[in-house]
Amino acid sequence: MNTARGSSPATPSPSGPRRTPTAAPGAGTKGVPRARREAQILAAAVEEFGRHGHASASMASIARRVGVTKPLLYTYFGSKDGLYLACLEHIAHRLVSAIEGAMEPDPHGAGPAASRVPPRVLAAVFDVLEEQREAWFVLYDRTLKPGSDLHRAAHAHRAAIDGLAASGTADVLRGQGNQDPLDADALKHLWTGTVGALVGWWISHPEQSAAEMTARCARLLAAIRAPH
Amino acid sequence: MNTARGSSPATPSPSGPRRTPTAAPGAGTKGVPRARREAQILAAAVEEFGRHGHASASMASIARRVGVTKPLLYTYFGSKDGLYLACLEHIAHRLVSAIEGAMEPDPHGAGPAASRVPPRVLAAVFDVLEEQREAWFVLYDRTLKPGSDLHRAAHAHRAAIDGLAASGTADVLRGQGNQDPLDADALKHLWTGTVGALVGWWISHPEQSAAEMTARCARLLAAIRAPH
DNA sequence: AGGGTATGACCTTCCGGTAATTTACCTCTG
DNA sequence: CAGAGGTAAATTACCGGAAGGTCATACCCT
Repeated sequence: MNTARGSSPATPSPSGPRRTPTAAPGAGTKGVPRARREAQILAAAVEEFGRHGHASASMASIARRVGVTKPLLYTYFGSKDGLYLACLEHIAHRLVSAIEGAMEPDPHGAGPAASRVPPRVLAAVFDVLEEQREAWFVLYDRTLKPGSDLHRAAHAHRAAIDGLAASGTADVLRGQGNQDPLDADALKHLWTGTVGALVGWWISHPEQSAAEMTARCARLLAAIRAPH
Repeated sequence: MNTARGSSPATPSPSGPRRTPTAAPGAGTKGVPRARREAQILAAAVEEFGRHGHASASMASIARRVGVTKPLLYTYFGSKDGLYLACLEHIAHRLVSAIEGAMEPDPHGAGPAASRVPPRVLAAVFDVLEEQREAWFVLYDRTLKPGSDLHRAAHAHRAAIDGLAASGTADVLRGQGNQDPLDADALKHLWTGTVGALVGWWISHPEQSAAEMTARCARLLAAIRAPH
């Protein structure tokens, strides 16, 4: 998988199969710097957690994917929950930044027209998720046990995104004279669920680029809103 | 827990030798009749599988919920996968019947106006799920390993519902002159994902009745479609 | 006695987590 | 410039517990 090495300027000579006598085969010889390994592990963990959910994901499987062994994950991230939290923060931060950028891109003058916001947000999300589409479902992991620390943490990180969604969806209802707070909450949930559904479709169509997804979703949103 | 014999918690006849005589065909055994037990187990399993996903759900937990022990589940359903498949068929059958009923209720004359179909379908789904809201996520379990028998089975059962969704969404796009089959597939997925998102919100608001959900969703769908 | 209902004890496998150890590199001395 | 020593990077081997699954057995009614 990862044959890449050569972190330091002095790359170990790849000349021959020089192996030490009496030693375990290839123990401690990788020498990948910690920062790079952590990034690799994080990427593998995001994919694994996103695909199977926290409970079903296995540390050994993540380690195998990276090409290392379990104890390394524990020395770097402490525990399974620690690794999960790291994934959570990583992906939440990237998504929040991207969505914030998509919702207020025009500091001079009024913000973008309300009806243009959803496609912009989708474009931003797809751009962030292009190389890690499963990441969305790390944040929106339905299998976390309610009441657990992990559930609270995921909920807290979702709240940032949900807040942005709420500020966008509230206008829609206000324009209708609807002030029911439960309607607003449900519509917010509906929006994030819609994004999740679209990401789910994207995962099952890997050949689609982020740009293609953005264009397709613009068509679909328009079609839904058109009278028929 | 139940160390000694101890009648099961739900045994309905603690008052003397009052046993149902010849009441049911083949009845008369000491414990709960098999059909009733199977129904209890199925209900508990649907909730457990729906809440945690197939992999994270535990047989022992389901058994504990019913008030029996693990071997009984295996006697009646063979294996964890067998129980899961039984849940799948149970819920899929009920949902398909209900949705079919909602989509062609008027055999004489044309079908219901296209714009009235989604609320009707939602009403039917909410009615089926009223007492088992988690059941939706047994069918739409994202954590099933792709390529496994379970994944294929769930996909096959979903296909029935997805087919109904497709027949409803295809009209929307045709009305726009859009004939892209991928757009149609994505819109179908978007619709089922929307239903899932609404069910997810419903689960987090247990006090809401199916009728209230139906009314709320009608408001929300109208709000989305209105110009703003 | 016989048959449907139900259980306790047990087996194997996998998973999260830890301890001890090995390898490779860098640097500081003499 | 050689070797001593420190340190970062990784490994093998192992443990306790939980989960899927099985077997022989007990209960209770007809």
